[in-house]
Amino acid sequence: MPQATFRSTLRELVHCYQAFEGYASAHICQQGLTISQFDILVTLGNGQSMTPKELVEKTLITKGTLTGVVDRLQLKGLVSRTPSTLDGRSQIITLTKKGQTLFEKVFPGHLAYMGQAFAHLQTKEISHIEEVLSNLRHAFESQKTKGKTL
Amino acid sequence: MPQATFRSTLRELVHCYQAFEGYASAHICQQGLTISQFDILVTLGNGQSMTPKELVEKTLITKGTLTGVVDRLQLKGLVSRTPSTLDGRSQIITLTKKGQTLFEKVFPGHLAYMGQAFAHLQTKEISHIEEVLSNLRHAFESQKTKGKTL
DNA sequence: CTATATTGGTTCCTGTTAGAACTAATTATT
DNA sequence: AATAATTAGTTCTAACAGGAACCAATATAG
Repeated sequence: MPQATFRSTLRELVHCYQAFEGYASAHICQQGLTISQFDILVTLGNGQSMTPKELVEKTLITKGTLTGVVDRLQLKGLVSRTPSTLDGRSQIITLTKKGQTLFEKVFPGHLAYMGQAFAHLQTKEISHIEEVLSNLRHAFESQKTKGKTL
Repeated sequence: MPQATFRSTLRELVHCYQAFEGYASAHICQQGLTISQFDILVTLGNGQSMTPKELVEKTLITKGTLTGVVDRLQLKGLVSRTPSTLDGRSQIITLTKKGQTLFEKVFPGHLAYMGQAFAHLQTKEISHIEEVLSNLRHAFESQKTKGKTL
């Protein structure tokens, strides 16, 4: 294993992610939302109703956590829960008018804000970054399935 | 702003990071440690004593959180706290013999485990990934300092 | 040298995370 | 149809995360 390099690469991945999180959350928290809450708001944006199950699939939030996040959004009056008529276990989560308004107010600005960080990059470069990240991700994922060895 | 691409790139960054976390923690948690605890263990590895302040600087753990993490490591008998003779406010955290032994047992294996994920990559490719990540990080960091505008 | 400001750690609060156990509803099996 | 196996959401626990308030000790300023 001649690549002593990968340790600093991992460090860089962590730092890069943290920089992203810091950058994004600085903007999001100004609106009185947490990242998770914002994640839900955006996922439900434009009148998309969905069940908690679907929200779990589309966001990075796990089952058990979602309940609490939705609770707090409901407390703020941004989403509503409606029991599903098709499935008695299930429910449908929708942005309230207030939630929809907030989404419309906040989302375009957030996109523009995030875009600023990429302003000096060419489309081609951005795609290249994505490709590199994708490869690295697959390196972890493919290894994980194999590796019970160590 | 013609780069509609950056949104999927950001998603990929998040996914890549999550894949890394999942991969790493699968291994770490087997040893009965959390990521944060492991982070401290490794930072203190090889008999490096340091104050909480230094630990905060060298790890990704914040002040308020560190107290609890060290508490739990202390409960497990892996680290010890000694009041500093130089500064009455300060203390020195060191691996106990047990902690040192655990470090020696776990760390090389962890390195090898992480290295597996990079096994099929050339040193050159790994460096390239690092460079790309570094650039992306700087994109966020340099923007953050400027941007009070939006 | 005393009043003030800063610093190192802890504590507290709110929110998130992962995972396990649990409940109620729904499918699948026989 | 009656029993068994899944599934959807909630609840619980242990651990973190970030940030504010806090206390004691040290350093700074007048």
